[in-house]
Amino acid sequence: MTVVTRFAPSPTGFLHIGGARTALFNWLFAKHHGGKYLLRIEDTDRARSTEPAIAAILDGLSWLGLDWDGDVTYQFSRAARHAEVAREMLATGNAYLCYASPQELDEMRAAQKAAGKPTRYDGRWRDRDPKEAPAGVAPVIRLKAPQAGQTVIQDAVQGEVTVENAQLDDMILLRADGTPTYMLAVVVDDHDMGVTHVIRGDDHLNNAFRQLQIIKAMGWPEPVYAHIPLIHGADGAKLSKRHGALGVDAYRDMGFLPAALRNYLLRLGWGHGDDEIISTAQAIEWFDLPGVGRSASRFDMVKLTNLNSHYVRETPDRELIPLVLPLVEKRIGGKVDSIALQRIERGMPGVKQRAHTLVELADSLLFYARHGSPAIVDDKARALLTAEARSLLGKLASALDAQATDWGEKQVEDAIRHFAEAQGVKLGHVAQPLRVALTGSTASPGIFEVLAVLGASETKTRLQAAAG
RNA sequence: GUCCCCUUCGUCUAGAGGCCUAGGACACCGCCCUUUCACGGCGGUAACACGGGUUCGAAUCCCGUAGGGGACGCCA
Repeated sequence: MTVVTRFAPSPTGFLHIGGARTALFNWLFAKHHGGKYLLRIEDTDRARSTEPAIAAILDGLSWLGLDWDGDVTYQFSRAARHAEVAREMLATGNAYLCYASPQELDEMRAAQKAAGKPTRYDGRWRDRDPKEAPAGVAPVIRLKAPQAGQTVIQDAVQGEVTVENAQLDDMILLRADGTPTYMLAVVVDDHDMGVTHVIRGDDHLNNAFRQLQIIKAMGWPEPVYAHIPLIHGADGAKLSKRHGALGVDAYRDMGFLPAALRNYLLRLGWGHGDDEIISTAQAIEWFDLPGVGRSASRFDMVKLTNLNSHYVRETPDRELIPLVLPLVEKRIGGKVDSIALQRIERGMPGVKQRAHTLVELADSLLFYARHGSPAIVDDKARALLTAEARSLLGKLASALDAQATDWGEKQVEDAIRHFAEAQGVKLGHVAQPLRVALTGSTASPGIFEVLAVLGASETKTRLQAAAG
């Protein structure tokens, strides 16, 4: 049997982190088994589904590298098929017409709540003759769910979960306006799309029982269910806007790499021994459902950041440069010229091992991208440029004149070490003000490397400006 | 309220009855490396929610308690 999984977001907002992980797990599982991973947009709620949301979801998935097989299925376009199934269930006696108005049901629920009872449809039209239907009321179609016994799910993550059928009410399959509800649409689509494994958030576990009843009524094969635990915010509650829950696009904007996010999300709720850094190829090889944990996990930006710095360091410069260049250009308000580009290319190895994100990378590349004296970033740096230090830098500028034709990192280092010695000061005494003069910061790549990358002329310009 | 689920360092996790004096990673704290910041190396603080069983032996199995989460829409 070929494995078929799907990711089925509703386009009512951006692709959030939980959705991204669900998509990742489905994608990995399908790849692991050499199966297919499909994408279905659940846009049956016409009022809340939006085009921008669809675009954001597709965009987010593409950015994450979670490409789907075949065309995207839009659930709304399958409404006729959903209605057909509902009518078939009506014909087979597995469903019935209900004429209760929404207001009536609201009152029913209010009364149940007031009485401290669970809020469930009471089956008032279950056995009633449709001839009693009030005039002018469009009915909904409800599932005639079994009232006795229990429904059992063998969940690939949660294990065997049982619920008494008495706990489940007769849910609506087809709305009064003839459109399908989510419960019906998912089941029909999953069946028609040949989905073998339904991997989704834990919040759907309760729905699974109801969906299973539809499947049984239709005599369709049951998919394997795998309800993965939710991702919580730092306070332990379901990730929501309250936590500043963000779309994956926000993580992209913050300078996170897709590979880092994938690795982080993979390790949230899934483990493979002590492995932490896991390539996508390795993940495909290792990923399986038994490795998925059962408890919710909290989203930890700090760990994501740590992972991201690892991936920033590991990404080859030729891939990294096209990613940061736009950010750098945005900051300098113009194009990076060829001289600056050359410095960025040469300076990248030293800079990237210090950056946590692409944003930080762009910021710390600025002193290479710009010409002339760097902006001094903080007071600590500024404080290093004392009158004494400035005069030292002036002398250094002259001392380096002799070096101008032989400006390798090693030669520059020798020259500066000799200079410090000749001046009777420690290397750090020269190096720190020098760093500030050249980079504008107290933290930078190795100072000799900076001089070498900047070149003799640019170095001298900056030194003289600092010396005053 | 009703139903379902969960519970190992602050966080993510390893752990399938003896390999556990509970391992790894992030974070934090030291030390080393060092011109700075990182990286790297070495070391440290830190957890089996609680109570009962079962067993020669329980983080692991069972029951209960507490805490947390999720679901209860003509939303998905």
